[in-house]
Amino acid sequence: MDKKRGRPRNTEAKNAILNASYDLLLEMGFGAVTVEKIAEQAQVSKATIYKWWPNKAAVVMDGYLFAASARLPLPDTGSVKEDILIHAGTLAQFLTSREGKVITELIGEGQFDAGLADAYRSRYFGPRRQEAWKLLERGIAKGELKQELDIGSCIDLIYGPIFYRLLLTGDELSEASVRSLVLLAFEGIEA
Amino acid sequence: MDKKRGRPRNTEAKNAILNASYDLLLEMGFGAVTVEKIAEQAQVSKATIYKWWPNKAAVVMDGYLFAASARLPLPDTGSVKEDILIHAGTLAQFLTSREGKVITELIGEGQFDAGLADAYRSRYFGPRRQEAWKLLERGIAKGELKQELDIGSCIDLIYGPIFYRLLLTGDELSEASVRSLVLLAFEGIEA
Amino acid sequence: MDKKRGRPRNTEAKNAILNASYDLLLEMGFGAVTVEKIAEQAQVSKATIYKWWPNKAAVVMDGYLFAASARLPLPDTGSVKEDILIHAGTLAQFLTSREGKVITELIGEGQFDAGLADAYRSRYFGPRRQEAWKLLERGIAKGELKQELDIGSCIDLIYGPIFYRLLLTGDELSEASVRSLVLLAFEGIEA
Amino acid sequence: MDKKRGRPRNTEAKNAILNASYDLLLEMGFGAVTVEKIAEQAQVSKATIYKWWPNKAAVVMDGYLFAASARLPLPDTGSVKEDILIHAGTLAQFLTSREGKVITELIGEGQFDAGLADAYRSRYFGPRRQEAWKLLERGIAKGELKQELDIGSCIDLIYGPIFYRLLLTGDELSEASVRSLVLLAFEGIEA
DNA sequence: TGCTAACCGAGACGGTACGTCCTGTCTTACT
DNA sequence: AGTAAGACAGGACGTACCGTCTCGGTTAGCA
Repeated sequence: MDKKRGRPRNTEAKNAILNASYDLLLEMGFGAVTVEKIAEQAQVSKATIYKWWPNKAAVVMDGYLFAASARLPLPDTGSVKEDILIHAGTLAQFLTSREGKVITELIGEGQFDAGLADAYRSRYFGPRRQEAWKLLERGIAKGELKQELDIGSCIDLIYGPIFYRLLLTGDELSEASVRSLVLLAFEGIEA
Repeated sequence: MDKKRGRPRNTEAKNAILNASYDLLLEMGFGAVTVEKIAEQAQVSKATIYKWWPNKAAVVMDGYLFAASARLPLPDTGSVKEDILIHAGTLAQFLTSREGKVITELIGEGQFDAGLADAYRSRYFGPRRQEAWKLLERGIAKGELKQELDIGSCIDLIYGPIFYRLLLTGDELSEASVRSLVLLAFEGIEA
Repeated sequence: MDKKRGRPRNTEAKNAILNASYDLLLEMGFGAVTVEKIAEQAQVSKATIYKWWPNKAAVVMDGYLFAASARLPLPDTGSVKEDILIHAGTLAQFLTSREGKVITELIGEGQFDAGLADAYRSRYFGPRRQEAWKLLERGIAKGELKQELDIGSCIDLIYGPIFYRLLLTGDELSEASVRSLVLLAFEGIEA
Repeated sequence: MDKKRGRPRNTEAKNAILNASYDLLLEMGFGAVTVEKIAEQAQVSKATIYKWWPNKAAVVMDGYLFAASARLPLPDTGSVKEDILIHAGTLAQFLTSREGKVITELIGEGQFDAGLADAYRSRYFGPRRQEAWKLLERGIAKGELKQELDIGSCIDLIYGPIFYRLLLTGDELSEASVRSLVLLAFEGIEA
């Protein structure tokens, strides 16, 4: 039996750190967030932060994940195609919002920090992928989608273009353009 | 008539900077590249670097763009579908190579620096998009692709998933998986 | 008619440099004067400045010496003691003025630059010492001062305390205090 | 009660900085001393230096003041005149020594930096002036000096000429010449 | 009750890169 | 030949942030 000796971890402090981190992230963007500022705003010692997280990126990501529970609702209209259209639309809307904007920064930082990338994959995008997975399974089961479909590739085909625009081309992600992108994925481009 | 007055810019120095920058980028990755190191390796003053580029990211990007003229060959097999399959395959291969790896870092940095993003859009991805554009136009003209296609969306549908995997999911980009992704884009997912 | 192959503007440029140098010196103080700024204000190339002067300190000093011809009048009241009292008073007044303030900076810089020190010694303080020398000689001749006096030491005794206050203690240099300093030098402190 | 919170200042580091600073000052003179070099030699971070001192001049001055406690002995021969002659002599000897030489640089720099000037006034020259003050008081009390003397002016009269030569004229400060300067101050120059 | 471990705040510290500034030299083309 | 424009190397400056490290003081459970 390993008893916990000594003063237990202060959950208040942890929450304060996470909240402060998230607030600063929204306010100023990832680049301008500083461990020092987080500590100050959370009324916490810098050492406490480094005790529980390995580096700045980890805290900030954790703060984001902690706060941004903003899970997009999975619609169920009867038509899986319609469901996906709606879902992709709300996703795009979210991604271009203030809160969603920081995601691109986090992904950007993830290109330099494998641990960070792991974090958002397993804790953020993973779960959402699961949801989409089920949706598509439903579509196959109902016969709306092709039987032999590799669902993973499917998800990439639908969401890939959206993030491609977000991260690379910077093109607009309006309701209409996202809609046409998804429709294209449904129909294919071959004559 | 605007005369060139004063000592002309030293092109050797410029090239040396760009080359040093690129060498270091490949060697150590974006994060470890230092303006100081670039200056040293290029036998150049730091001030000269800052005279022509606003910050580290700009030089490094420029160095990359300068060196990585590594244009992927546009195949012409007769079948546009086959051409695209080949092109996407070689792209994926390039992106996962040592040289291509740094692209993800550059894109990552681009999430924080709009000027940087502009640079690789207009100088790197823009031109390649042009090539793909022509390829698809040919496909439409030949009747291989649907007549009413929005070519821009088409490109996003084909290349989006590849970069999505590269930047976000980290999934493999093997020959086979890229192939299946592209084929999916051709056929669509709808039953 | 001057038919030299290209060197007519010489003096104009030189004057412009000296004037610009002096203006900037008064405006911003020695530390903030820049060769670049001098060149700009004088509408002159930096290279031209370096052609005629070995370094910044030299130009600035030259500029000062060129402009500050503000020679203090040597009074002649009949009484040498009175003459010296007046002269020391006007000197102190000058040294604490805006224009005189830069002298302290020049002397300060002179502690680091022997050439500079030489310059103000030979071109600025030397001539004035000559004047004072003559004054004191007159005093000896007239019997107002001791016969066996070493005039050089005498000058040091009179002007030394003034510069001591100016450069070191920072004490006031009011009319009255300078007067009492000079009187002390005359009378001696011994009972 | 103001408790000392946080990690206490590392006195070793402070001393190391001050010592390194002083060593470098003697070795290379004020102009060639670099904050970077001080940091390196003291095995200390540059940031630590800038945390406690506003700029290079301040550290160097502090280093000098810290090390150069070289207090000149105040003689007591019975004759105040003799005491002063001795004291002025040893002062001049010190000022023209290697260690004393840097004082002139510090004073020079003080012409540009008021804070620096304050420092050496209050911490270096102030205390010595106190000593001289007492000596002269003793002289008045003993009847060796005039009763109505303004002691401050007296000190200026004795030490002013020495520093005048040091900082301005560059004349010799030999034993004999200093002696004659002081004697002159005692006797006065008036016939 | 007192001991003892883990916790925490404040904040000093080493390290490292940044971007700015200025000096003095050098290279053009113009006059 | 002299000059304006201006590029360049070199090198110090002071700032910022990171992650580590003391301190003194606090909060629990264990003896």
